[in-house]
Amino acid sequence: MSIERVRRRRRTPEEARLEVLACARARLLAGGPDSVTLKAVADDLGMTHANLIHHFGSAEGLQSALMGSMVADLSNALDAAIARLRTDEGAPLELINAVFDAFAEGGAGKLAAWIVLKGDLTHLEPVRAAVNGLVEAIRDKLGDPLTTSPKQLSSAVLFIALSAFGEALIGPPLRDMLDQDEEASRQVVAGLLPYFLLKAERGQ
Amino acid sequence: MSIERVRRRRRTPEEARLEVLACARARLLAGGPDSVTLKAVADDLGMTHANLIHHFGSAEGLQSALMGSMVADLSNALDAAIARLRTDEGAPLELINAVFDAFAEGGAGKLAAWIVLKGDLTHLEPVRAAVNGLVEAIRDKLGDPLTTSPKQLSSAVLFIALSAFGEALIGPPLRDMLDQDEEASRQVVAGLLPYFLLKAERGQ
DNA sequence: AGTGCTATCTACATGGATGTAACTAACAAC
DNA sequence: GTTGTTAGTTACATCCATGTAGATAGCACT
Repeated sequence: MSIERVRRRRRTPEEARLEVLACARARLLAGGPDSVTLKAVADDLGMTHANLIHHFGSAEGLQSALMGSMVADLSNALDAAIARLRTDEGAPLELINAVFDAFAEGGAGKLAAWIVLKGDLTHLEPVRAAVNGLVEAIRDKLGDPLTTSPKQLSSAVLFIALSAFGEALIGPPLRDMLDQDEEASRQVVAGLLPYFLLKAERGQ
Repeated sequence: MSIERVRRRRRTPEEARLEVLACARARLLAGGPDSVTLKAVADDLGMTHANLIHHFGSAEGLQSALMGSMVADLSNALDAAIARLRTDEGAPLELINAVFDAFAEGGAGKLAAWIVLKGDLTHLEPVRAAVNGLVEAIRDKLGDPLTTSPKQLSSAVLFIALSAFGEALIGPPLRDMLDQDEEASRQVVAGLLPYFLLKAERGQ
C-alpha cells in the first residue's frame, strides 16, 4: 500500500479569508475571545496556524479582521432593516423586530462585549452611519414633524439601540430571572415607542 | 553601606484578598480580561505571582473570585437602591438614577461582558435576587394594583435592566454617535417608566 | 510538459503565563 | 526568647500561543 499523503486544498485568498473568518466567528460566539486562537481556528479548518499568519499577517490581524467583518455585518443588517422600513408598511413592531433581529443574528452582543473589553472603540465606527440612518428613517416614517423634535428622534434611537444591545448581551439570563419569554424585550420596546414619539414635553 | 533587603509586608489573608481583588478589578476595567494576569497583578502590588496562587489556588480561582466580588458589589448596590426607594420619597427618576448608578459604579457593563464572553452565567445568579427585589419594590411603591399586573411589573424591570446594562456596556460611544449627553439614557428610561406602568393593555 | 506564483506545510525559536517545590521571614502565642 | 504557623519568596518546570524560514505543491498559463 502506498503512503497516502494528504492532498492539500488550495483556496483563493478570498475563499481562505471567508472560511477563516466564519470559523473564527463561530469560535468567538461559542467560546469567547480566548478560544479564537491561530492554532484552534487552523485545526478546525484542517490547515496550519502558519497559513493564517500568511493571510492575516498576525494574530492581531485576524482579530481585527474578525471585528471588522462582524461590525460590517451588523451595520449591513441595520441598513437592510432601514430599507425594509422605508418600503414596507412599517408598523413600529416591524421596525423593532428588524433591529432586534439585526443585533441577534450576527452575535452583536458578544461582538460589542468583545470590542468594549478590548477597548478598540474605533471598530464600532461603521455602526455610526447605520444608527444615524435609523434616525432618519424613523423621522421620515413615524415621526410627526409637529410633535417630535430631532433630539427626541435620536434619543428614541438611543433607547432602541440600548435595549437591543442589552438584549443581545444579557437578555436570555435576565429574562429567565424575570420569568419573561423570548419575545418580551422587543415587545416592551415596541410598546413604548409610540408613547415616546408622541411625547412632546419640555425639550429634554 | 549594607545591602538593604526589601522588607516583606505580611498581610492577613483577608487584607491580601481585598487588595488583590481591587487591583484585579482595576486592571479588568482598564485593560480587559487579558490584562488581569497573575504576574501583572502581583507586580502592581509588589508581590510575586506565586503568592497569588497561594491565596487563590490558581489563575482561574482569582478570576472566579473577581467575578464573585464584582457581582456581589452590583447586587449590593441594587439592594441599596431598593432600600433607598422604599424609604425615601422615590420619584421614578430617583429610582432610575439609583439603578443606573448601581450599574455604572462597579463597572457592571464590562463585568457582564466578561461573564457572557466566558460563558459562566452561573456567576450572575446573585443578581437574580436583587432584580426580583426590584420588582417588588416597584410594585409596592409605584404600581397601581388596579392597572398593573405582575407580568407588567417584571417586564418593566426587564426594560430598566436592559437599558442599564446597555448603557453600562456601550452607552458612551452610542450616545456619542447620536449626539446625546451623559444623562440621556437614564432620562429616556425615567420618562418612559410612567407610561409603562400606567399602560394596561391586553395582558402581554 | 514546463514554468511561475504563492497558498500551504514542516520545523524550529521565543516569550509569556501558569504551576510546583522548597526555602525564608513576619508575627502571634507561649 | 523560643517556637509554630503561614504569608511570601526564589528558582525551576511546563505548556501554549505566536512568529520565522525555508521547503513543498496546487494551479494557471504558456
